[in-house]
Amino acid sequence: MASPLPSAVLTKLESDLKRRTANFPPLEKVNPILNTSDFDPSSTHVSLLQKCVQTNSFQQAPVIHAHIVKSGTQQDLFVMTSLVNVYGKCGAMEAARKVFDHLSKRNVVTWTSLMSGYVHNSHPEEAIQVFIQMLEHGSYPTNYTIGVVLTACSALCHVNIGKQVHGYVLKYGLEDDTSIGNSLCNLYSKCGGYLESAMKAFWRIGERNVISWTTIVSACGDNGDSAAGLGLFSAMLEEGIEPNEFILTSVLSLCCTLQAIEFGLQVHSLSIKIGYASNLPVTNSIMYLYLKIGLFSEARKLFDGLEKVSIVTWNAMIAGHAQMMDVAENNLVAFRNGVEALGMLLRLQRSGLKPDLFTLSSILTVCSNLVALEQGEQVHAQAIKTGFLSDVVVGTALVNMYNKCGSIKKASKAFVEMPSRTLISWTSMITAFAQHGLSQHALDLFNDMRLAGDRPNKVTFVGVLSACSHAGMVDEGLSYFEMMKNEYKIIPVMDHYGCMIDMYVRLGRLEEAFDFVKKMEVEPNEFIWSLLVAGCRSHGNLELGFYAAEHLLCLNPKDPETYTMLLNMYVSAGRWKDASRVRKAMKDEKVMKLKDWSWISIKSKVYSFKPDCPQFEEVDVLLGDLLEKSRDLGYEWKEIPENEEIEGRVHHSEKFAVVFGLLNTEKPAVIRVVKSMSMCRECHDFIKIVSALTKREIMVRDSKRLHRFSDGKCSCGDFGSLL
DNA sequence: ATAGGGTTAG
Repeated sequence: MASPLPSAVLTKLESDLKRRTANFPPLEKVNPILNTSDFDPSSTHVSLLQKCVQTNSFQQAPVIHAHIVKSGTQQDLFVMTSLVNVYGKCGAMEAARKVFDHLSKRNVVTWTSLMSGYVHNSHPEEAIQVFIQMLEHGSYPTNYTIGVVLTACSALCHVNIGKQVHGYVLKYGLEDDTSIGNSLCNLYSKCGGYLESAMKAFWRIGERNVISWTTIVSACGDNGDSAAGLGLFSAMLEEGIEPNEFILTSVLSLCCTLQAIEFGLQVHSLSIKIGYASNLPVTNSIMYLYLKIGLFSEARKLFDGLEKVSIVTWNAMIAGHAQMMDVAENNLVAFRNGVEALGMLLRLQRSGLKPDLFTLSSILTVCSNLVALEQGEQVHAQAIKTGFLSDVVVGTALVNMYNKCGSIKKASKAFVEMPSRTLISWTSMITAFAQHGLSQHALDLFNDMRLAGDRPNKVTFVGVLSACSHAGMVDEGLSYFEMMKNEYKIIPVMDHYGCMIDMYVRLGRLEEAFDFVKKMEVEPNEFIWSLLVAGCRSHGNLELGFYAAEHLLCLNPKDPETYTMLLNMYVSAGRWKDASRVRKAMKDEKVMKLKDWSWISIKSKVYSFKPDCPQFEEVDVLLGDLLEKSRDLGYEWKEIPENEEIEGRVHHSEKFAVVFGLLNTEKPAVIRVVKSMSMCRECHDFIKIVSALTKREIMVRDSKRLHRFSDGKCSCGDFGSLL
């Protein structure tokens, strides 16, 4: 996680802090725990001000301030400190600073209140400046002060500044203080990559409270060791510490990442036992967990049983449906979940709640998966209006949405306009360029990312390697593959191997592709074999092709697409014996029939084709016309009689959807179709020709990959896994 | 009068 401030500012802050904490007075002069028993609780002003914070009625603060001035108590230290605090809490930092600057007397609590105001208002660097000024002034911090400074350091994500304060803590032996320990633990967790330091700080705490445990448990989750977090939660229970809603939600979120069903169910029953059955945040988390592990009706039950819902409840439901789209077994199920999620957005808006940045980013994901450009553009407008566009996650979701909806220009514009970038936003844009065949753009951006000091992860390298494979850059591909392993210590996963094999296959270097498969350190999966099959078919190496296809079948003996593809391969090679063997196997294995289903989204409305269609007469006329013209250009459509029971040779639904798109949209809009199964070669050839005939860009996302057709060519380079 | 924790996202 990068700091929001320029590094020069941070370096200066670090050295100032170092200078001020270096020559500190001997321990006896420092009083870390301030005796506050001389506080005068009888002051009406202080208790009124306290009420302001408690009830969020911040408009009252200036009124009370005026009263303080009138009643002449404006030099009462307790009253004025309280005022600094209240102004800070309500976001009126100028007012807080003004009050502070006009005081003739200040104590450490006054200083701490001002600092805490700056932290609350996202100006951690100011908080640290005030801390330095306080030290220069000759005041000494208390454990509360150190806590605030450490929170400021966490917000800066600058571990070295935090370490200066940590040094101070060690010097005065304050590391066993609970609140300081909690803040230290939080610092190392938020700076990323310092889980061990966070653990050390945690175990040094004298008396760990439930906040200490929550901090370390979520630190585990934030730093990629969720399993350790579950272990620590159990340890806390053994120590007899009663969980509260905070740690329950933290642990449930770990269960989500780990897909720890058993543990999650236990946490659920524990929550009920200790009285959190109707606690909203806990219920939201449990509901989200149920959605993530696919226990749909359980989640629904919880949702329906809620008397009051919050925006988080809706967000969890929407996000749950959005991620169901990713794991759905086919595009049809995904589509239904997406429509459901869009319906939920409507219901949440009708209930009077306002979508927040979580809602917007989830909905953008839904739009990406539905390839619903117009809906996505509406969300874009909403993000501009509400100011949520400045959020990195919303920005990244927007880049992904435009990319998946076929607009690389708008995706790249959204990326350029982002105020800050993360590993994920870089990766999204690199992947987008790669998917659109703009390999050099992708590689240049990867270079920019490294220059910006952001560390690529394995997903980034999938983008980089696929850019190389699309452009046939074997040498570059190999060197990035080595860079990933040696320089970044990333162990290649199936997707990386897939890119490398795709690279050889596209160039027709089948032997090398097979060699690479043999050298892989993991067992090749269906994805790898289907790449080999596609390559062999394209380059006419039938023997290797059948070998790979039979392998594919072994791995997934129930997959109707594999059977259909293999059958088509044997039929077109005239190997009737093999064809009937496959047909028999399909019957014996009771292989399901392929469901051919396409849809297209035009102006926020979704039309479906299976393969009958709306506006049939007009579509039929145009389709007939296009078929005739494409026959002249060499397109061959072989119809096989129905009784052959082959699903591969009919007019598939995407033909109708594409023609419907041609009739109902204008150039230069991209025609975007989603399809429930893989495209077959015939339809693939046909749409290539249509893109040339009509000079339109056509996108089809099938069950395996994205095809972008323009000028008679497809982005998959005909190496998509086709039936 | 000042502190420390959580849910939903890419």
